[in-house]
Amino acid sequence: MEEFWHSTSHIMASAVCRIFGDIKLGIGPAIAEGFYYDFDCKIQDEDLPKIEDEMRKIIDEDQRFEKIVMNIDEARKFLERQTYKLEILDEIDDEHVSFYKNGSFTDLCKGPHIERTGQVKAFKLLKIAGAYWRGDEKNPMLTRIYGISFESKEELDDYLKKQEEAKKRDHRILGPQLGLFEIYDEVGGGLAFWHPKGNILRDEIIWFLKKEHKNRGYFELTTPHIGKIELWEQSGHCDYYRENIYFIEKEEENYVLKPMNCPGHIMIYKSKMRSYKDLPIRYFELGTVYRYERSGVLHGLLRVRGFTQDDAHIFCNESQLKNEIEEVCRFAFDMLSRFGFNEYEIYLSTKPEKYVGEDEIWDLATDALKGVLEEQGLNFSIDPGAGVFYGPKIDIKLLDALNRAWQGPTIQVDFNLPDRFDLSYIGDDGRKYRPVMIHRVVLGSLERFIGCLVEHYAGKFPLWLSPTQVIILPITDNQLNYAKNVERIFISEGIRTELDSRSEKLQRKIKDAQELKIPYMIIIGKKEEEQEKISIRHRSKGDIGPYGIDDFIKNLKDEIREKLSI
RNA sequence: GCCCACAUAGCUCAGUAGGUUAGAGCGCAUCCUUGGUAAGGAUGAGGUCAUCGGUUCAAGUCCGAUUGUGGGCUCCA
Repeated sequence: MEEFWHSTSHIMASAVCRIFGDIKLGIGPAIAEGFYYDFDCKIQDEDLPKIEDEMRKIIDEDQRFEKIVMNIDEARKFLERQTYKLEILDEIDDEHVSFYKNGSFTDLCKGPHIERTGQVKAFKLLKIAGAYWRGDEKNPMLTRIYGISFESKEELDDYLKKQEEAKKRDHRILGPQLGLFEIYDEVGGGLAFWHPKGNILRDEIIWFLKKEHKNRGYFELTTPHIGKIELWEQSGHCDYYRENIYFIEKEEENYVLKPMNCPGHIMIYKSKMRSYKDLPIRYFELGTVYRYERSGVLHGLLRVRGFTQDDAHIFCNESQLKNEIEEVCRFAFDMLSRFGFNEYEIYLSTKPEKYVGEDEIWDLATDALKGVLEEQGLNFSIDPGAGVFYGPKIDIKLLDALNRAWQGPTIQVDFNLPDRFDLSYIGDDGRKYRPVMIHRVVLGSLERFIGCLVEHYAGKFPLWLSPTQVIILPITDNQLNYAKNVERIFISEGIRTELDSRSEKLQRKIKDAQELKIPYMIIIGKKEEEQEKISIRHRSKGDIGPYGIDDFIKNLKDEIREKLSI
């Protein structure tokens, strides 16, 4: 598809040039889904239909894509007024470069292309956006037009329909609809309020996390949300992370709202002498942190300003490092699969421009992480320069409904904070040694994770996570007493149960329960009451017939215990 | 923060080309209905049209600023 999409971007660029004249061009590549082209020209939404019309003409003209080869000097002359193209040309280390020509439009391009413009049978320009030249905010902003194209109209319709479907899974719509959470402008962007049902979901996840951490030898901590600025100066955050920190001043004392949990855990580590026999020490905290994020980047629960991390810090010695990383990796992948996530992207992030510590130490840590990924046979990409200022890391990114990647689990090696805080343990020879730290989260932030989870399940959570697990739907008011009895039994068995006692028809109650994506509906009519049974309807399987109350409760408990996704 | 777009009832949206008391559906309240697997009916409450300023005899509608939201870009320990 790449060739096809890239060719469509040339068609779009030629249409834009026909309409707006001799404008400067940026780049116009194919992307994962579709293509874009950047123009140094003010183009607005209302221009898109005009451009589409012009593209249609070019397609109807069925122009041939011709390859033209020029030597560098000819190319430079040809691109005289295309300053952005000249920049690209300067980086090409070859005597000849290729151009592609369709109609009167000729563009520096290594190709390849499809044969003729007429092959593009269906296309749509999707959105218009600003994009800095070369992705650098110091450069001018160009106008980027995104589009998609196919060889048939059916494929295009299919694509557009899928996008529409995906939007219905958007956690920002489903979240408030299902009573999970809300973000109030009046309070501030990026600050989530958990409503009762969302809090149940959150609580289930927290309970599960705590149990899993205890099983793996972690000690749980709780640390304050604010602390003196000096702590953050010592950690280096004030230097390397300043623009994201919220500062608080009171009676001439300077405090910060904690943007990270690590210094807190370090305080506890430092509180007494540690022996090599104590290591590794694993401290875990559901730590709520606040970070200022630029207004344009906030996105529902997926990018917020206040969030709770399932954060842990492991203090160990260098010989334990590899094993600890392995354990953490296993832990993270295990947790993801327990929540039904099987598709994610893995990155190894290396040394950034701003960093602390020695180069050899960075190499050592990077190699340790890489070694674990390779030994576990995981597919990963290197993300150069994306490490934290204190160390390299493994990032695992989860995908949302529109396939955008969001960082979830991350494992970071840190040889630097132990230095800054002068951490030590006593070795078997009685001498002092410096421990190594691993920072890691296995779900990431609860907010982001739940945002992804909502989209992943499209709101249809497995039973164990469903805020309401069963809803009782009496067919007439005459069954209300029996329904209330059934409700009492379910609640006393620890099943999250609701009763729809409205004087509505059954169909209506089913529709509403279905929209709330409640896993099981218990239907009670005259028949059920007489036989002391209940009839069950599952949100996806439909009517699954009558059950004895005890039998059904046993089934529910099994399904909850197994954490099944049905 | 930058580019583009958007902002009307709790929610989803109509509002013609500026012209009296701004509409609908859902939801909510009250009443009627007691119906067997995805919407039963009636009545009613609810809006200083995001905010501020301007143009005009007249602004939800036109212009500007601000705030917020959306999609991108940049950023993201």
